[in-house]
Amino acid sequence: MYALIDCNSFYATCEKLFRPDLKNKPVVVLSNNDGCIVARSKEAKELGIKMGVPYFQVKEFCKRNNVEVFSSNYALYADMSQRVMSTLESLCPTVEVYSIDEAFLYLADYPVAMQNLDEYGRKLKAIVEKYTGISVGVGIGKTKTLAKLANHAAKKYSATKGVCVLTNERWIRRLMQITDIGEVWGVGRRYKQRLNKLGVETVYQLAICEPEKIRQHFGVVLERTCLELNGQSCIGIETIEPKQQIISSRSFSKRITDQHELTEAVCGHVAKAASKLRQQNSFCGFMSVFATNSAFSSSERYTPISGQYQFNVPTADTRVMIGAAREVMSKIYIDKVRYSKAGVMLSGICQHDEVQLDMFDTQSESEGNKRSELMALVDELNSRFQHDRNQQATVFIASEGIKKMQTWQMSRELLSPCYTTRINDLVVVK
DNA sequence: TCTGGGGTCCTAGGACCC
DNA sequence: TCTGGGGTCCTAGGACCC
Repeated sequence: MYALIDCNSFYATCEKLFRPDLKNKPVVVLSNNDGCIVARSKEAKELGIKMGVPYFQVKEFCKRNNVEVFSSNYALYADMSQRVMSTLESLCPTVEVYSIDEAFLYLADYPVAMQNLDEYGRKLKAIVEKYTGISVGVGIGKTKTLAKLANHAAKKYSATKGVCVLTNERWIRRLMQITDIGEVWGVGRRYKQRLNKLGVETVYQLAICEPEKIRQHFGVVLERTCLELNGQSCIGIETIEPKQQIISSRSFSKRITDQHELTEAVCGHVAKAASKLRQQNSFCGFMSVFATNSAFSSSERYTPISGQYQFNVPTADTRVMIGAAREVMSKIYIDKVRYSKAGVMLSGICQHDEVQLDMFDTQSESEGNKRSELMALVDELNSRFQHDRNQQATVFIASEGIKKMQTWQMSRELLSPCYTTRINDLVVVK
């Protein structure tokens, strides 16, 4: 038995938390560079604002309807998320944090929950809301896919009061019959289209399909979904594994047409990715550097550039990685392209004890230790003295450039204060 | 003018090995 | 001249998730 707890309109709810004046008002949150709408409060959804639309298309509409608009404030969301998750951890021994605003709980071997699932679900909801101010929906089912389905019902049907437990076979069947196939966890746009073509429109129609047939047509992933809908658990609680791939990339607030500027942007991403790499105590063997102009322009040809670098010995040293990135950039750079985005991807990731040494490497062990000590010190300094307003770290490599002089840096014109993570942004009650 | 960013898993096909 | 059968590893691409 699994529970799925999902925060309601998470980013928008976070923005409302410290702004009581926004109660019952429509609020939307934008993606990086104030590009698209990525979160909407209940009121904003009721106005008909769609998820994922470019902001410039609805800017006027928002103004006319007094919609409060925010840039995304990840420092705030990440901190609030942590509070929600630790509250859940105090209420259940097995918690899998699935995303910034969702968590699965495994209930089967937790008698406190199993005794009365509905009561437990309501307790989860009430306590999280009381401790954090974030409202959540709770779905409980025999498998993760059913818990997801229950969660969807808890949000959609007000009669559930935000908590839906799927144990009654007749209810499950009824809910499946009135729910569109596209709502199922694991069925995306493509699968929905293909399923519709075969006459499968509702969740129930997928649930009664022969799993073997689904496997032949769609593969094992959708077969598992089908089995899960029938109560056979195929997807368990996952433990936190080190990432096998680390990406850092971002669009620029304005186009870059200069090799030096583009290289600075890439070096900034290398530094960020390298620090994530060290956070999970890993080393990387491959690095891929990429940049591109806009894919949406009709007047320019879409020109993605990319290049790879293989390290002789897996590394986590920012200096080595930036050196490699600069080398790759100088090889792949194409002139006269109006670049709109760049980034870096690390792969071939291994743990400390798995590093394959280079037979011809002249670096001694003590040199290697010095390297990691230096990087640890950089990380320590940067975590103790948090980024400034321009996102500049305290200690950085010169190739990254001075952020406040970089006109292409992400724009966040509608940024709210970091209420919970910056001392100067604390709310003052007079 | 302005369109996010970061992940996972699975499969097919080619290169290569014995 | 004839050229099997079984396996691994890697990569690219396609699907999905939030």
